[in-house]
Amino acid sequence: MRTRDPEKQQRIKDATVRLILREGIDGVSVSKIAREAGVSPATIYVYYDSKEEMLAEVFREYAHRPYGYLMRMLHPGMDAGELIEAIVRGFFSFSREHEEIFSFVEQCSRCPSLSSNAADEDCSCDLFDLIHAYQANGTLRPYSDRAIGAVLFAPVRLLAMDRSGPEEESLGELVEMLRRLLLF
Amino acid sequence: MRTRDPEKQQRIKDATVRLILREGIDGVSVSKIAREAGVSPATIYVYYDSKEEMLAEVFREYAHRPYGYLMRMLHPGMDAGELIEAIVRGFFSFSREHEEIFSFVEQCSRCPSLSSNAADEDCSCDLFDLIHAYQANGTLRPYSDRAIGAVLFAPVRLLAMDRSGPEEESLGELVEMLRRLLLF
Amino acid sequence: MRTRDPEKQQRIKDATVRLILREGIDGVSVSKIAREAGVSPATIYVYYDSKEEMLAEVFREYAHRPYGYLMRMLHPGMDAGELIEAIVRGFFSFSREHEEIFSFVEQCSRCPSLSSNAADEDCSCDLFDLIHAYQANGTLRPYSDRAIGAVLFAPVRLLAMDRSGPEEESLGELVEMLRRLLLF
Amino acid sequence: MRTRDPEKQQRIKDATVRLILREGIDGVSVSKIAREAGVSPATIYVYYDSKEEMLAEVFREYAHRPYGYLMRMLHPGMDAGELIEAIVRGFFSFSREHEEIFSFVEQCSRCPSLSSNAADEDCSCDLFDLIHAYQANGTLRPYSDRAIGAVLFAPVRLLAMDRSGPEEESLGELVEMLRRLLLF
DNA sequence: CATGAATGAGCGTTCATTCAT
DNA sequence: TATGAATGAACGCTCATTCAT
Repeated sequence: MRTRDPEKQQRIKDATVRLILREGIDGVSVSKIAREAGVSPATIYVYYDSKEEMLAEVFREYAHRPYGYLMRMLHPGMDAGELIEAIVRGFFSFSREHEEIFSFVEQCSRCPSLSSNAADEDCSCDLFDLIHAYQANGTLRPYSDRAIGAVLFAPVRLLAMDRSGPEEESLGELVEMLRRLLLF
Repeated sequence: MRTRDPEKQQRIKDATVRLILREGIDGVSVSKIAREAGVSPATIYVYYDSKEEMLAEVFREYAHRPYGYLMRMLHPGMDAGELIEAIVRGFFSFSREHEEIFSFVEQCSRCPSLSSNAADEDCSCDLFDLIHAYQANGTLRPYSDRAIGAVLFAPVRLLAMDRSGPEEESLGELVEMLRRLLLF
Repeated sequence: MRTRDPEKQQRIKDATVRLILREGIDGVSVSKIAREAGVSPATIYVYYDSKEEMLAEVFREYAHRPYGYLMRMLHPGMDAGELIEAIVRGFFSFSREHEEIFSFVEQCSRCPSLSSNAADEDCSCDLFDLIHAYQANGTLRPYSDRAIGAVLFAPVRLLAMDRSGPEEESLGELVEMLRRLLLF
Repeated sequence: MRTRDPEKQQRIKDATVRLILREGIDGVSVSKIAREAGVSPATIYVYYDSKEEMLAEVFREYAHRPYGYLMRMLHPGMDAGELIEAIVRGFFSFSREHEEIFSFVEQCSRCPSLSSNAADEDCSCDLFDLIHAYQANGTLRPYSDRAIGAVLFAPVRLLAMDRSGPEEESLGELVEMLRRLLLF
């Protein structure tokens, strides 16, 4: 008996994410994903019970990717201002370097059928541990996690989506704003 | 010759928006909309050329609703701090009072097939005229429209979507933050 | 009370015939015909009870057009050989000058739903009266009407449909053959 | 993995051809064909990419059937007169024995959407090789292929379609005519 | 495990026709 | 008479899923 082929499953995930960037969440179908992944539609059902479960699982896996990416850009020696800049710029560059994942997560997190969208926040706990440390040593203002998350991620996400206009300036401006807002 | 029934067209729009709240953009179909609106599927094609054109048209019409709603909550006598609070709280209460429209606009603006999402910003020009006035008289900091739009709307939008946790506190906190950020 | 507008009915017939040349009998629809004719779909039902009846009626009217065209090209002074040539060449040039009618009749006469295809022969009675006269005076061989009709019309119809290759030569050759076959 | 079932594909082809005899080219639909063939509409798309491609492919396959049938009725020892009789009577009896195929080919070859109607003639090349042989040994008049094809097939096709009247006599008469016309 | 075949249900759309004006 | 609105039914086709190999 052969065992599940992880490389094949990866191809399926990649195809899903790629396809949603190209055609939108309302344009994907199991057969299209299968074709894109180079497998048979039936194969997908070896790895997942249904299309919905599959999307949910892929979403669950990819939703926290931006945070993992972000964490790798941060290091303990940073001061609070550098932290903010790293988060904002890191999040933005993730959206450019991993366009398919960014678009996939954006679309799925608005989709009612993938209701477990709490995942979005779950995965950012490491990041918030870090933030709490800066708050504890008095270099970052003690706003709630929810509020900090909102101002730190939502605006840059909007900037990342709107591809018209000068990105660099806006990004710099946003960093300035968040510094003023969050630093003492 | 019968004449086109605006009330019927309105029922179609309402059904569309309601259905997208319930089933998501990937769960709507022309026949579902027709059933929800109490008309024949064919009738929809009396008013629109295709499903896609219809979604785009309804989107175009509803996308600026939040801003219209907002404008009605503002009045000239407000100081800059009141303005910010009114915008944040107004935007949030729109999302609660018009849940279907809010969800519809959120989902459509992420959907690649409805590409004319520039409309989103177009309609907020009146609001920015107002903001410019406050910037001119030196009570609002002179950040760019793009940056102000990002910090003013994106975070509250995120809060509106996440229905877990204490909304009132977060909202108040957000208002405080934006005051500190944007006022002199 | 206005009366039926013959000009409008004619536009409907023309549109039908034109459309069948362009899209084939399986590609016509009442609304397409209406659009082509510049009237409302409902108007067509003022003049005809159903699509099928309409096609049948238009077919009935156009089916004998080639023979009327032909009759106008013949005159009493012709000898039998000239008669044959006039018929063959006349039929062919009708197919070129009235391409839509020719195509319409060709397609309808093969269509089982327009069963009254006897009309095809009915209308050629004048022509056969003429042929009988030539047979009576011994310049045309006394074959049966059915056989003469078959060899006189079917081959040239085939030539008219096949638009590849040298038409003029084939036509001349066919005239020669039919002369040898039918003249004494 | 299940493998494609040729018997099932054959049932689809048969159903198509049978249905066109009954309802005409403008009366066939994918679901009717599927019902007639005893398969699901979706199954048809396992074997063909579209309805149009399917009709074209079935047409391509059946168009030369009459010629194959004919070829089997001819044998080298025949003299030219027997050849002509065999062709005429063979073609006619094909139209009676394979009514659906005959009707199908007749209707499809008039249909503009199935434009590759050159196939009709392509397949008769073996037959023309034979005819050339008789022309070479001086027992058949040296008319062009196109002209011979026209007088040999078109009239009998017309006779086959017109089911009123005495077929046997007309057929015999036609054989006599073509003998006189084509033999030396 | 992996597959292409097979399918009923549903898709977006157009049909022939009727209705109300 | 003439019309655009309205429609249930059907269109060609694709869907998510299961079956048989």
